[in-house]
Amino acid sequence: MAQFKSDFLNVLDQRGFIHQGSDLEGLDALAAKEIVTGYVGYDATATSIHIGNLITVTLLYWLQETGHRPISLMGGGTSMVGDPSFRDDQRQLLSVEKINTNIESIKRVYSRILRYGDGPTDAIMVNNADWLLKLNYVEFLRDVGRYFSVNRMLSFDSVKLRLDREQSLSFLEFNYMIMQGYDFVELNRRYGTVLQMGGSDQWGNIINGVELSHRMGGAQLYALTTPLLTTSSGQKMGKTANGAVWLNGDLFSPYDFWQYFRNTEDADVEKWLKIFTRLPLDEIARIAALGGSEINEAKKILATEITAIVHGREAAEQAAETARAFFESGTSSANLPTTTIDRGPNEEWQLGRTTAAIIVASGLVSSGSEARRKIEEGAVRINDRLISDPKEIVFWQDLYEDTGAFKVQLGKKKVVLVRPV
RNA sequence: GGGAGAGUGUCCCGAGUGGCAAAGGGGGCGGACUGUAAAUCCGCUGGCUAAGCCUUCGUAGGUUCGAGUCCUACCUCUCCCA
Repeated sequence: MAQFKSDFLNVLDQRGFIHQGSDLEGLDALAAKEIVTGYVGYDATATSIHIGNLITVTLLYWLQETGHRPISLMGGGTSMVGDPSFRDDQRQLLSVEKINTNIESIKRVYSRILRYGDGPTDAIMVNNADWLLKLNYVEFLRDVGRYFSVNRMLSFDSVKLRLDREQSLSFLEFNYMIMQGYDFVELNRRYGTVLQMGGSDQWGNIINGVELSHRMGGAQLYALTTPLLTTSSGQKMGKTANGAVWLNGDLFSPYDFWQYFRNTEDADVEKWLKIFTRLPLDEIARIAALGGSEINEAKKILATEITAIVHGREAAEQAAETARAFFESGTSSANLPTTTIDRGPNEEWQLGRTTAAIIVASGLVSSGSEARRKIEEGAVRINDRLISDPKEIVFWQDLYEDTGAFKVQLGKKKVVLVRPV
């Protein structure tokens, strides 16, 4: 692709952030001569954002880093409606209280990555509930609704899935794209925002804002989307057995987070290094070129760098060290994820608990049946001993002395310390 | 308001019209091979005090020795007509 004039687009281009953009040349020219204010909107549907969102937060990081002003928009208003894009079912309606708690919880991650403040390129955080909840229905329809064509809205890919499956698309949800379009216009009025960015699934929603501004006689706005994160084998990124890879440590521990990236497929290492880390491109090129098993070194760097960005350098180093101890030295560190097991008041629990009970307590399986199955499959080790009987009693006196806990392993990679209380 | 259809193992898709813990995929998990990779092969994928018992096919009733399957009502959705 041709070289851009602005640092901003050059960085994004070289690192593989650009999937689609409206009038990239115009945006480039603008970014080359003045400070551009750009934003990304985030749902408040959970208490944390996940890996899929991290790519756009990083986008905001680079926006700021190249001399512009990022806005992180909390969807306090739009989350009341629920984005139907590429979903085949209706979202559950969230209460106002829930949305607000979610926003409070989500905020923490951003301040680690972006620099907030009052300066010209300091990031600001806004909530679209501030204007969306005050709208007057008829007024809004007349001022904004008149510019939306239902015919055109129905033609968007984002709602096709729903329509093709003959699933209901409620009028409530149908309004989501109108609200998001209006957000863009409103942010332009309030903060001179001219750029909205997001994942490729947001293209339709973003373009709606660009066109709305145009039709309302407002400023020229720009859209930019990032590629959808998929692994080379075609799977959606960020999903594990337990759900999404959350950025908040209480939902997904730094150790597990580090492990998630340590297990990156070979083919994805360079792509992830460019997108998620801040390492210089020439260094990325060097470590990504490592062949064969040496690529594992690159994966460790990748895991540590991303974990440092999200959880802090110290937590990242600790996760790396914990993993090194477990995988390379075979020792168990007290920093491994830990759960507890009740010693219990019962007489029969005086001496210990069954292997099955301990595995369940580790959280590695969700039921006694699953624990039995895993034992039969030869997948379980307690204190480094292969377990074959789910009814066998493990005695309290067999605790590992250094950690004061049982070391429970499921498979080759998952390990949890279970501490009696 | 009238007519025609749909809702299956709480990850998804999807067979099943009286004997069903319910075919087959995908995904996920475990094992083998490796490098904590990919690909490939094999196994597992409702719960429990476990050769037994309990719960599950939109919801609630009913028929039957026995219901995902038949009947009734209701809910949700889709399409056509008004």
